[in-house]
Amino acid sequence: MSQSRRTPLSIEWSLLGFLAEQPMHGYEIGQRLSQAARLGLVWRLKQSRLYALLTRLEERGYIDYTMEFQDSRPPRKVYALTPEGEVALDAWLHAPVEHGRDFRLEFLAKLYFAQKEGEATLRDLFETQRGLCQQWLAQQQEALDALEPGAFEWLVYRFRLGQVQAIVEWLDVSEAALLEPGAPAL
Amino acid sequence: MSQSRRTPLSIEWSLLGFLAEQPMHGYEIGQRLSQAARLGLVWRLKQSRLYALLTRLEERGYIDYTMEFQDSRPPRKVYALTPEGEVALDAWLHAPVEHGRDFRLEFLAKLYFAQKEGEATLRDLFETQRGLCQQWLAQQQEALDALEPGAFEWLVYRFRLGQVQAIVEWLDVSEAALLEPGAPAL
DNA sequence: GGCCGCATGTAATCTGTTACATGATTCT
DNA sequence: AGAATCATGTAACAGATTACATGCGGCC
Repeated sequence: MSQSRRTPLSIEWSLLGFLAEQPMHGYEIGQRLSQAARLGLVWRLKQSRLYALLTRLEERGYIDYTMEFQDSRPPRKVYALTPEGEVALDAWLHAPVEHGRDFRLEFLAKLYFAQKEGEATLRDLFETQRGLCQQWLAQQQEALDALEPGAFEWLVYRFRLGQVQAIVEWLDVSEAALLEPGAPAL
Repeated sequence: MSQSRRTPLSIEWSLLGFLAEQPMHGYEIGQRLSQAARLGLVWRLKQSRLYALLTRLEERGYIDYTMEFQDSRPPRKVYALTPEGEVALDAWLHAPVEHGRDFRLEFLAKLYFAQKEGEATLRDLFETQRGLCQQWLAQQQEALDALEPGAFEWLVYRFRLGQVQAIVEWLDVSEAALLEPGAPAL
């Protein structure tokens, strides 16, 4: 009932992504993150924070849980996506990352889960993201052209431009690698 | 007296850098940041936060102030670096940025102030930073070589590699632009 | 006996963001 | 009269980090 309206952080989306694969309890999510390198390479998450995020997601109505009692072990809260959670996750998976500073964490997460959704989602994600990056490039370039070389602002924009160019090249190579026939499953 | 031991954030170093040029009161720093684009392009800082940062720097012993009374205006706190503050700022100016994720904000700040210190400081900064970046490159490359193309981890490392490569290229061009004879003052 | 694994958290602290407060003067 | 400028902040809240709490069972 204590709804907060802010949109979830990328790490919260990843938790939703995990639960979309199958319902799980918190401890198990923690295990998977730290053991199977994969996503754990992109974030590491302390136990206490993990539980805090799960409660927040539940308060926001994206997930709910059923208690699973065991003998001689503490009971588990097995979380699963609600319909709202599914809708939200799907929307997130099809939306590009809006800010360069979030790209690394967020796009890699989207990629990870989009790939499980199938080739169409993956293509779609690359497509829209590339479009947005082209826009960034054009903006930076325009800002650059208005400045004289060597000025401080010129250095700043050139830096951003370089980073975005590297992102675009990475997108191209990555898409090719993932969509070529016989690409390995992530 | 309520000393906190954490090392200052890059934005706090910039405040120290400002005060190294000349003693100033908080409002004036705010004016300079928002008016003269320059550094304001890299950070924008709300008034309330600015004042909070100044009090924190004072608590940590990097700056102190003297009151300046005016008639028909509120009194000003004119801040200046303490000897500790000067030493710390100088050390910061000569140290490379340690993590890629901080590079944009922090290196641009260092650059801005190193340039005022003179050509030697500037050269030194580029030199050590480039060395560290080369190390990053080698590490990413090594991690990459151990993985098979297309794996998720491979995508992650290739991303980082691309970003660092772009940084290195930017460093080269920037150094050339700033150190060539007749380079504009920042 | 002591530590590790299981499974859940709470509490304290720090940092950052947003909004609001004050009160005189000068500009429109 | 109302707004902007000058110059300082405080208060409330959201977020992340760190440390600590609990309690049982199995392993060495």
